[in-house]
Amino acid sequence: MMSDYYRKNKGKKTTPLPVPVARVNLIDAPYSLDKTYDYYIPEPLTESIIAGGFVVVPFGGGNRRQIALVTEVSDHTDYPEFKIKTLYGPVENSISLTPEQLALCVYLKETTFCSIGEAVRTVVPSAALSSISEYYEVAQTPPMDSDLATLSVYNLLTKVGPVTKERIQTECGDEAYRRLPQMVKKGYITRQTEIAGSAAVRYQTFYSLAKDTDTIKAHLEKVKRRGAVRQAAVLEALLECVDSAMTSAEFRSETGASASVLKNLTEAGFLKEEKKDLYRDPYSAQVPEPAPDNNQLSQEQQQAADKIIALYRTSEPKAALLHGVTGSGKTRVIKRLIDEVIASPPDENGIGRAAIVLVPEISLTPQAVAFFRSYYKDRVVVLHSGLSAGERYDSWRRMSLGEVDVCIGTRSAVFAPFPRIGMIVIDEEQEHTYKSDMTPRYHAREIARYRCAKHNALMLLSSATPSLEAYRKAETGAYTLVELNTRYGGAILPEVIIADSRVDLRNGIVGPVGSILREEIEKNLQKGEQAILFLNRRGYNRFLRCPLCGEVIMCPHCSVALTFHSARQGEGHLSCHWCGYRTAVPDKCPGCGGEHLSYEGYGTQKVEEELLKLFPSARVLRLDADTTSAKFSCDEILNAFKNREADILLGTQMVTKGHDFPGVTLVGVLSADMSLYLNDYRANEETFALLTQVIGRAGRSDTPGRAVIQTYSPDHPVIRLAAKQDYQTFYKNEAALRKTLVFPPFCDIAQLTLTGDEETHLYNAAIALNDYIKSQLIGSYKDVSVIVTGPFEPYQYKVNDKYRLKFMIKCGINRRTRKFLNSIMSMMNEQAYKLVTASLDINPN
DNA sequence: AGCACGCCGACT
DNA sequence: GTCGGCGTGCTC
Repeated sequence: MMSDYYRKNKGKKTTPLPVPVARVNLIDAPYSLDKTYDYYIPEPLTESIIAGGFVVVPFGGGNRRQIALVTEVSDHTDYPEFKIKTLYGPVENSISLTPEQLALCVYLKETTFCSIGEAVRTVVPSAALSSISEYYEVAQTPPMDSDLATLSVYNLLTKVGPVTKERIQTECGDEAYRRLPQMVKKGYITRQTEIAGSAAVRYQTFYSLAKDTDTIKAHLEKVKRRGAVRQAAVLEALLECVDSAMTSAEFRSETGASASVLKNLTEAGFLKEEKKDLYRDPYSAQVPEPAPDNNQLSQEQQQAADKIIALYRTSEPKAALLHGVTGSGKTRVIKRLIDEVIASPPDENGIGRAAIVLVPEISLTPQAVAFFRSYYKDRVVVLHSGLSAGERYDSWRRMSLGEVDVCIGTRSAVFAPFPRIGMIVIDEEQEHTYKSDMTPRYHAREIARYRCAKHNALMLLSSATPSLEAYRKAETGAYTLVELNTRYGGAILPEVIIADSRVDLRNGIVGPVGSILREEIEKNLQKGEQAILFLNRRGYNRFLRCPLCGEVIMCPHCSVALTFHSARQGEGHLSCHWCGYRTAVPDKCPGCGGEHLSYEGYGTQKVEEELLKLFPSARVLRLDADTTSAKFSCDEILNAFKNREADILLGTQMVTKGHDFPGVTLVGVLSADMSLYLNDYRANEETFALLTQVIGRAGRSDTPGRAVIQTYSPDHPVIRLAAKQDYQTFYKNEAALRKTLVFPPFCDIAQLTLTGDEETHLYNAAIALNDYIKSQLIGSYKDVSVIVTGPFEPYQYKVNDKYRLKFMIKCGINRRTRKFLNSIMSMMNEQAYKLVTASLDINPN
């Protein structure tokens, strides 16, 4: 046996062979298999196999054909000759990664602990990648007396031709599926593999809703009751979908629904199929381009622009933080900088420098695109996950070829494949959406920093309320700080009224709209002026408060509120999302002994009802995930409000961004506490950012505005400081707090999650891992200083019949700690823990 | 992950 | 005897 031979000779030194070898990583390999493998390059191909290219290799005992990425071409290998196989050849008609993209993939793997395949899929659009498909074909007729399974497979194959094994499983049953290898062995059928070409997608079938929203929602309820999980997921996905149409591939990845689910729904008349042209421009007709003005800058804006331009002209990797109060015209400064970037002289190949502008969410791209297109016309492309595979690939190719020079997009656009980047702008830099919550769990800021270093480009972070991470970098001099302190056009900040909800409570006024806010809304309605009411989305989280002293029940070990969970069976309990602490619901307030603890937290719908009760004559528009299901209805609602078709706009996050409403003179925050007592060390930061933005919504025009903030903690410094828009003091306080409690930016948090199907295995693995970590920290990794908490059961302890346990590892991320974390990952990949998988998330949201 | 190999019980 | 189930180990 080969492996026996290898075991026997393992100790002996092997002579490296002077032969061309391709060092590759498999594209479809699980993390535990994502290592480099060496393959001989056959003689005639020595010229055509290059690093960054994709090849087909034989892999494993059965020499299965696998697609692999060549990471290096070498003239020797350290492996014994008998172990090495010869690669089959390059993937035909395939793209190659540029050296930068290849390096980016390796960087992603090292920093986010993903596989190379996962990295490749984020750096390159899926339409550009080839994949291996497997199918079965008839070979020879089995004898008539063969078993039923064999005959049914044979019949299927003769009837419909080549078929995938999944289809055999659904049509012929598990028994037949299990016995496929046997049938192949007997020679009745053959297994074929085919490399599905890349970029062959010209047309794609899109599915969209065939009935109106209400009918669909009614059906959704029915489907849910019936327990048809996949159908429900498909309908929900479509209701939430930005352009209300999705491809079957998107359904599969987002909901796990197979084609048959789609077929059923289509036949039942709830979905319709539609073939769409791939290369449409998703934004051509959507938002009218504003007339380009001359982008006249104020003196302050000009100075800011000059300072950043000077930085850009050094042609060295630089980073700047543009901190401008709400309404200070940061976009104009950015526009001025893009002018500078695209006017840079082209290189020897005639390729100029390009700019990438990132925005926090898809719904903000249409306006941004319209704004920049008004200046740069068709030299602007869009890139975000709401595009179809073809659209994405089209944008991507145009950028690769250097045909365009501005890219607007969400997080994933940070990978825009421009051959020469001049600047990467991250707008609203503090937004959590810049951190990916799927593997690879990267942060766009880190990728931007890496790419700017490679391109000698400028990274520009822009925000009214910078993240603590960014501002600290600015403070320590790593980023150049550029500030805009005056609101554009002389607009003044609104008068901020902090409404103490405890007073209402004592006077028996209950409900989401308190007495002060009621009065102010009344005034507005009388004057015919508009109002925006803001409700934090996370208000659905329920926590306990004592109405007597106003105290929220906190975790005894953390500075966060405990969240109420109603268990499916039995009593509810309180738990801390942060450390995993759990306790029964107390019957008295632990602070003052008050006996009537109240549950806090309500949704937009309830508030809408309340508003209609309080102000029967008011026209109310609601903007949240429920009302923005159909295509562009978010824009429709906002436009209707802008055209004064309603008096009150009630909504979630969405109302805080973009869009100017000249008619709005009142802004109300229904409960500032909801985000304040969020189970997260970033609660203060998020609350401050949120309030600052909301307040900035009022009083943009010449009419002075008012902002009412309802809170149970009227003296909370975060609320006070947000009311004054005093970022500096907020930063100083918060930074001091984080420093003493050891939280980012003063450390990094590596969140390690163990997932398994069985609780016993999971717990055993967690215990073993805990021991391993402890032993390493007094052994080989004695030098790394970390704070480890865990294992604990997270809120989502059981999801989809899988259990998970978490560890929190506070550390400073550097080469050494990454190595330590890596050793943890490889320890978990050992044979003994096969039933448990580990994943790491650095600085999770 | 997938697959081969090898050892065990149940059956023509 | 042989088929097929499942535990174990390996993939350049």
